[in-house]
Amino acid sequence: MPKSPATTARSKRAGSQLTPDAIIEASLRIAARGSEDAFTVRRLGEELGADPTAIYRHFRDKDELLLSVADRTLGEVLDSIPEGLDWKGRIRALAAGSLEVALRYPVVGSTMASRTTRRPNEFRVVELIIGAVMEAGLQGAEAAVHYRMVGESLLAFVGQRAAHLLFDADIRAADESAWSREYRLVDAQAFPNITHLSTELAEVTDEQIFQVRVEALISAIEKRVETLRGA
Amino acid sequence: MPKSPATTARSKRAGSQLTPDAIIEASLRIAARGSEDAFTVRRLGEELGADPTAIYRHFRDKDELLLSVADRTLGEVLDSIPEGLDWKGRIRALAAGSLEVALRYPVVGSTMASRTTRRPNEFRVVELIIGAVMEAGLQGAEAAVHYRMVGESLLAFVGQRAAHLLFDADIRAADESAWSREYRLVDAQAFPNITHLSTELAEVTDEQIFQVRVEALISAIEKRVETLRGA
DNA sequence: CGTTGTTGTCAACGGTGTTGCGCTGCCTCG
DNA sequence: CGAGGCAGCGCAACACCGTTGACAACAACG
Repeated sequence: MPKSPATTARSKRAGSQLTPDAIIEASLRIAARGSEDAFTVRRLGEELGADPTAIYRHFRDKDELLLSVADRTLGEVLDSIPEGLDWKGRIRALAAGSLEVALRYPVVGSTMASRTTRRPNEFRVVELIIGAVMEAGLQGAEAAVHYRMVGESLLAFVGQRAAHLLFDADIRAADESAWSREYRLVDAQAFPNITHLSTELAEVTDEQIFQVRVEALISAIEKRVETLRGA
Repeated sequence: MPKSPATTARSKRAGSQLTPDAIIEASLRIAARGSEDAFTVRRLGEELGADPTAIYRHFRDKDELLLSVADRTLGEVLDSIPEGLDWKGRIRALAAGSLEVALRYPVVGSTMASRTTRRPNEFRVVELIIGAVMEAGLQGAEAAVHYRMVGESLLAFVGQRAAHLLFDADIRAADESAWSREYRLVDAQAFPNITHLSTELAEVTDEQIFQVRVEALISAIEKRVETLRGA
């Protein structure tokens, strides 16, 4: 832990090879390799051309490193959202951007699905979502709980997709083929609905599902606003 | 792997100490201890009073064991759903039951959040959800994609809650106190919405959020039905 | 110029899931 | 009734994981 510079601005040492930023970028490079290359401390040392344990001079543990990496990617998402969108557009852009980086760096999206980073960019996301639900017409406790619904749902969506991408290729293939193979062979007596929809079930794509899930969030907010207005 | 009995019905050996069922039940006992006791193969052997590696005579690997355990708990959920409910009631009961077992056996709920078990009870759940969305008024491809939305959303919800329960107590405490502490101290200029809602944000409970998320699924389906009817 | 503190290296620890080998005791069949 | 075969279990070990403590090099400071 570097002592925080009191008055002198000497914080940058010339001889320091490793910096937090360099480590984060190396982490992203490994994370981008998805399931082909596990994200381990030893791999990270290899990628940096340094001893694996050197990382512990800059991050307390692997968890703190992952939180920092996650905050970096969250920043990328936020910067990709254009100005001037209405509340629905902002939520859709946030969802699409989050999914994009989560699929690019699966290990990050997966481990952060049920965490709170409490880092700068997370506050920006919170501010954005709360602004959206308030613009939609919710206030006070209603706005608060609906923000949490949107935030955690988005996190859960992209985390789920990212986690799926981390499985070995063969497990993933088995999961995907289930819809087109096993669900066609179920007992028609015991499972009439599955039998009836087997063709349509096999044709649903992940992208369709994601879009419907995002639209469900939006329409749930709209419906809540209408209900409160009517009452 | 026991050879499948061709004609003779000798499948049950008297001397076999360990059975798949006994292993599954021991797993559930460990899983119920939550974050106090990690769910490892060695712990499982301890719980069974047997050598840890004996488990591999009954399950190919830990993943297959977890899938079997998950299917068992899924059966409990399904059996707890009463007869005669309308489609909304069935979805609410499924959601509540799933959450209940996921919180009781966090490690199961957490690891299964992005998996497909392809085991008997999973088909029953699929049948149930498809029946619900069709009773709501959706058909064909619309019913298929909305089933997937409901199924994966529920899995994601309970998986998220379960995963949160698996963290060490101190990490969990830090996450929970964030709302009541750190979010009150943000810069009011940069984050006006957070500042404005800080009190309400701290008062939101997990149960409220879960309920709103489930109702969001239902109202999204209703809205979709209305839209299609109107067109 | 010596002292101090930061940063990287190295070896090692305790934990994980998993596998190969050998023993034991039951089941089946001649 | 005896002999084989084999399923089930214990044991030791492997490869990998995150993490820690001791040590060396080196820059910055008084």
